[in-house]
Amino acid sequence: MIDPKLLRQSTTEVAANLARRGYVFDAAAYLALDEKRKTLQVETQRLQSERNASAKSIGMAKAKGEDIGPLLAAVENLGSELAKSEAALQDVQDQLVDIELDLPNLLDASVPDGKDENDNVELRRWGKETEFSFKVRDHIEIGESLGMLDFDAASKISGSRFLVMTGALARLQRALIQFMLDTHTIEHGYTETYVPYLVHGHALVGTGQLPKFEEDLFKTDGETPFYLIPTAEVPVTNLVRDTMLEADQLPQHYTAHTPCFRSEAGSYGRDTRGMVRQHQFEKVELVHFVAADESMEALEALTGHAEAILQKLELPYRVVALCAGDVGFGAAKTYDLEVWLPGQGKYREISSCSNYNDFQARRMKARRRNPDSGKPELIHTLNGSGVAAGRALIAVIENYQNEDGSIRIPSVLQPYMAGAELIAKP
RNA sequence: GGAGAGGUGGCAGAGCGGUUGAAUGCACUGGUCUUGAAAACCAGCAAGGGUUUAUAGCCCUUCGUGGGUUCAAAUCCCACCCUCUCCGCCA
Repeated sequence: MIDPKLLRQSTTEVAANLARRGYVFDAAAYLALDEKRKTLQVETQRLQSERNASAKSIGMAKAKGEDIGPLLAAVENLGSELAKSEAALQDVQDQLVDIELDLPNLLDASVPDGKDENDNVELRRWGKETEFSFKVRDHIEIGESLGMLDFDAASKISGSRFLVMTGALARLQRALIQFMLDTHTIEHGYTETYVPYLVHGHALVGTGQLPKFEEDLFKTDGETPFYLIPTAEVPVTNLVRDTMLEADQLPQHYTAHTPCFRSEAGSYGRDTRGMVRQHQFEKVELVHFVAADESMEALEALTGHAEAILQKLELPYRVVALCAGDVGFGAAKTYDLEVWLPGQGKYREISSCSNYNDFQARRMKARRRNPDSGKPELIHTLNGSGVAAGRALIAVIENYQNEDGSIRIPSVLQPYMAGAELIAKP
């Protein structure tokens, strides 16, 4: 959520910033509605003040044993008048909140201009695109011919966009997850967390998936519905919901492995083949809670931690700064890590690292006490994939393939594979 | 699933229809004392919003959430959410 004060006082600047995303903010309508709110609020508060004063004097009169009849008569109509005014105010305030929850975050000034992913700016590359002396296969071909990847079985059970893995391939994904968690906790100082995979709606409002993107989520149909988490970002970031942190409690760094569930509504026809886009996938997430003036540095650090995983796996990748039109709803700035997939002959997103500044903190009421002023202020939140395990698995399969269809196991993963160096057909 | 208890300020914890935005303690801030620190003592200290040049005043809201009763609700009633204890069931 954007600071409502900023929205009112610098409406033109806000609208201009949002326009960079291609978002049209009807500033005039918002300001008109806010004017209405002001009028109603002043009137409502006047009536409330009147009610409070009369209730107080009735109380005092009664205490003195005076006749309160005339006083009661004087406030006869106040109640209904106040109720009417309060209802009207509530209605306008609800409308304002609806607008505010719908607004994406303001972009950081350093975000490059652009309309869509074609305008993203490549910042750097690491590693050389893997070369092969034979005709490369994609992960589907390799996995299926090994007999360890079975989309037909998955579709019998759950339909499309699911997969079944068996044997060494299933283990390799587990190895990847273990390796990532160990690296982040031991080398990068993160705290490992285990969190719920089912969450209440308010948690998703806090991180920004709701109310706008409900169609992307899976939801249970009980009386109080649960949502399946689309990313560990949701439960982990909500750890600071409604909290007041002391200055010495920041920064905080958390990592968590969770499955992620996404309806992928609106992506029909995209990545229908293979395991690139699934309803269920595994991911290791990184989350930072920092003081407001430290979030840009934290974004660089967090991105570096995700990069370290790809470097240790010796997977070629590039870092891309998302352009204005491609930065996600709640983010102020985002770097994507794109890994080289020989099977597709292109770089594909494997991690997305974002600074949300106070956007989520405002929705969640996550604050710290400023050590200088002693006053509460919103903290900044960041998150990034460190990295997506399913896609990392694809990258390993395709980059480490041999001509005979076997897969070499990256050296950092071998300890997690009981020392094995190769995955071959059993 | 059954029975019970409870959700109050940064934390702990009183209040249980009227002048209570809320006792007290801790934490925090300032001061006295001290060579300095600690202790002791004194003082201050909720958040959000409106009005405003104002971080000055004044006003409003907030005691889990939403509704209701009342001139007046932290206090009474209803529903929901959450937490804890015991019993049952269960990986």
